[in-house]
Order: sequence, then structure tokens, then C-alpha cells
Amino acid sequence: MDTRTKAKTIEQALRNRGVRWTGQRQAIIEALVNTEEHLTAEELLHASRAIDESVSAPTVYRTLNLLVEAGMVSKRVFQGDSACYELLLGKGHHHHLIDVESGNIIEFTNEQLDELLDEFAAEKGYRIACHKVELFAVPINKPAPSDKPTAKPKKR
Amino acid sequence: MDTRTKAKTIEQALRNRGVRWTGQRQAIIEALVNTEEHLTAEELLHASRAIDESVSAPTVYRTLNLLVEAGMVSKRVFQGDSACYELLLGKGHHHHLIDVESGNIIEFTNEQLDELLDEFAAEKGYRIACHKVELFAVPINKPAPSDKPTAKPKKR
DNA sequence: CTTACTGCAAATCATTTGCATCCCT
DNA sequence: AGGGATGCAAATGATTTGCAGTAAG
Repeated sequence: MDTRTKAKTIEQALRNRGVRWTGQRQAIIEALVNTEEHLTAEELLHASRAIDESVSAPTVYRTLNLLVEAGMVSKRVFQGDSACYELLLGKGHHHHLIDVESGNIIEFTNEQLDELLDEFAAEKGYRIACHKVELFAVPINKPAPSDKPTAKPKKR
Repeated sequence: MDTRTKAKTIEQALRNRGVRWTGQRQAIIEALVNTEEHLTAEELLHASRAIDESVSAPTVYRTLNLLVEAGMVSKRVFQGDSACYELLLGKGHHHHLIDVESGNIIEFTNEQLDELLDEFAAEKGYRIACHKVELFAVPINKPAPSDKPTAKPKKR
């Protein structure tokens, strides 16, 4: 699915939910589909403004919230500060492996893993509505720099 | 390990890191070890004040941060707002199953799961430093209330 | 004694909200 | 038209920080 199609799909989905299609939303969606995964609200704001000067932060947040509610975007909150948003359109369920050294986020899927989790939950008497797996990892060439394995993107 | 021992262990660990042992920290640690998992900074503040009136919010945060840095407490940020802290002392690695209906958090371990993840990461050329698995699930008696599976503890 | 620790009040910062105006439909 | 959407400015709310006083070692 190319970016144009994605944008149109999102537009339709939102219109169907009864929201109005404005120039700002158009710009925000364009910026969103043209971006490679995982951006913060502020990054999206900048990108959107490059398309339409008039986009404001509240509108970005409001639109992002709409998208999250519509299930087209996922919101994730890491330690530290701002939330990261990710366009889900067209991608299946997946997990994240965060390269602690570079900060890169690698997406992956693993059926075996999903099955294992479903089975486990079933045993406990639950049905999984949504699950999240995050691996914080280091490349296996260098021997881990020191002792603190946990990612610490102290930004605030 | 009983709560007294836990408290002493934490005290020693922190002293070894060269921090001074104050009445407030004593109260905060006592409150912490006497609590059943997963509390917010504010909850800990209340509990601490029940022991020592003079404990203030900044001190709770400062102490909590010390504990996190020392690796004795984990901090987790869910969607929404305040972070949740969890005493790790004496418990092994574990994951969480969050009951979406009741908000209860059930801890579990699963070796098979951990192995699977380690193997997977190795294949990708990574060594896992720390991983996090969160299952948002609903009890399998009632048929899920509606359509939105994602936990929405809208508090803000 | 020295200087880390504390409480208080003020500062931060991401995100939200009130409101008057604007413009999709 | 009519009501949702927008920008602006102000509000929120968790967490942090500056500072002067206090107390641990």
C-alpha cells in the first residue's frame, strides 16, 4: 500500500466516524504516512507544519487521539517523556526490539510467541485483548559497555 | 525474605552507594516493603506519611529514583499518567498480565517464553539486556463488553 | 564540621482545555 | 446555517529543581 492509498484510507476511516476533513488534518495525515514509524507528537507537528503552516500542537494531539481511538495508530509511552506514536495501517500485529545502543527500534513478528502467550493466558482463565512485548537488547559484537542494561533516554 | 530483612537489605545497598540514611528514607522504605507491588509515587507518599509525617513528595521521588538507579525498583509507565513502581527485591524476573476489567496486575514467569525470546534475539544478532511482556486480558467468562480491547484508564 | 538531604515553592514539560472564531458539510 | 474544528492562551498534573535551612557521618 503506497502512502497515497494509506492517506486516503485513513481519511475515509475518519470520515466514516463522522469527523470533518480539514486542511490541517490532511496535512497531519500526509506527514504521518510519509514518516518511517515511531514519531513523537512534536515531530509530527514539525512535519505537518512543513506541509501546512497553520497546524498547531493541540490539533496534532487531537488528531492523534482520534487515530488512536480509531485503532489506526498506537501510542506507546517509554520511561522519560513524550509518547511515541506509530501508524498501524496495513501492518499486522508485531513486537519491538529496541537496540539500546543506537536507539533503533526493530519490529518483528513471531507466531510461536503469540501462540505461547495465548495458551498461557487461556490456562490462567483469560483471553488476551492486546499484548506488548519489548526487548531491550545490545548487538552481540561489543561486550555490553557497563552495567546498566535499562535504556535511559533522559531527556526531561 | 520478610519485610524487615528487605528493609535492611535496601538500607545497606543504598548506604553502600554512599547515600545517607535519613528518617524520611527509613519511612519510605518501610512503606515500600510493606506494600503489595505496583504503587504510584503518590500512593507511596501517603503510606510514608502514615509512618513519618514529614515526608514530602520531592523526597519520595528522589528516593524512588535512587532505588531505580540501584536496580532495586522498576519503574513502569502506562498510558495515561503517573508511573508505577515495583519493588524487585527478592523476586526473579517476571511478566505482567493486566486484567483489563478489574485493573488487577497478575505476575507470572514463563521459562519457555524467556527462552524463546533469547533465541529469537540471538538469531537477530542481539543479546537481550532486559525485556518486558505485558498482556492486557479479559476473564474468559463474560464475553468482552464491547469492542475496544485496549485498556483505557483515562485519569488525566 | 562538611555537605548530602529535606521541605517548600517555583519551574518544567507534555498534553489538555476554554473560548471565540472559522469553515466543513 | 449549524456544529464540529482550529489556534491561542491558559490550565493541568506529574515530576524536577533552586535554595536556604537541617542533620547524618
